Amino acid sequence: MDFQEVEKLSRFYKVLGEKNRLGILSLLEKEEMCVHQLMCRLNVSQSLVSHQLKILRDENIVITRRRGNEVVYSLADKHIAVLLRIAREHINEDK
Amino acid sequence: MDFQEVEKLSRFYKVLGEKNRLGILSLLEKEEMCVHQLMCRLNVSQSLVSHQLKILRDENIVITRRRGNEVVYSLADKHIAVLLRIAREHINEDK
DNA sequence: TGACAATATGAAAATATATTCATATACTTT
DNA sequence: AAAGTATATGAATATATTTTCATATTGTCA
Repeated sequence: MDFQEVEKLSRFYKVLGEKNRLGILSLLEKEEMCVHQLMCRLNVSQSLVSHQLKILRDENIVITRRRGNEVVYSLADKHIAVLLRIAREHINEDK
Repeated sequence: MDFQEVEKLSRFYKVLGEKNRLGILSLLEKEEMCVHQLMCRLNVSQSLVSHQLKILRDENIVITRRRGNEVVYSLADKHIAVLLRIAREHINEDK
């Protein structure tokens, strides 16, 4: 793994390493949701959700589509779900 | 994924989301190393490496053993290597 | 056991990130 | 096109993390 790859990969992990963002992903893992639903489920402000969603978008972890008045978010690809699952296995093992 | 699990998992990702720590892991992926080797390979101070190693130890991502005068670090389990590989696939896909 | 080498740690300083608040933008629907 | 709803964004503030510097600790080997 060269220097550039480490940079890029650590940026990716950093994005997952924040509880609100990961909370968003764990919700989107089950079904797509609009911003309003996310803020209700996570119990945080609209602004905060939007800011975090922007970070997830910028890293190509989520994608959006419009549904009437709302913007609906979903996971960008399969890898994300796989990563979440494997990392979960790890944390559930060491106890 | 419940609240507690999100907390725990995001803490885990946060640990991987820093380039020096991830650099350490990418080196240890190939072979175990002592602190001195790591600081040389990463070109950072001894203190910095030790601090980051502590964070990795606390999260059960690396383990240590003593070899004469040195402390040798290695990856704690298989999951870590798998996670690194899959995350790499992800970042290499979206371009 | 004493001196040395390697590593670890605490606290301060530097830097980065998350959160809030106010407001802008984008689209929809009438 | 105007009004309304949902979402996005910029800037300021609050908070957390990384890095350094000085020094402590731990184990080794003469």
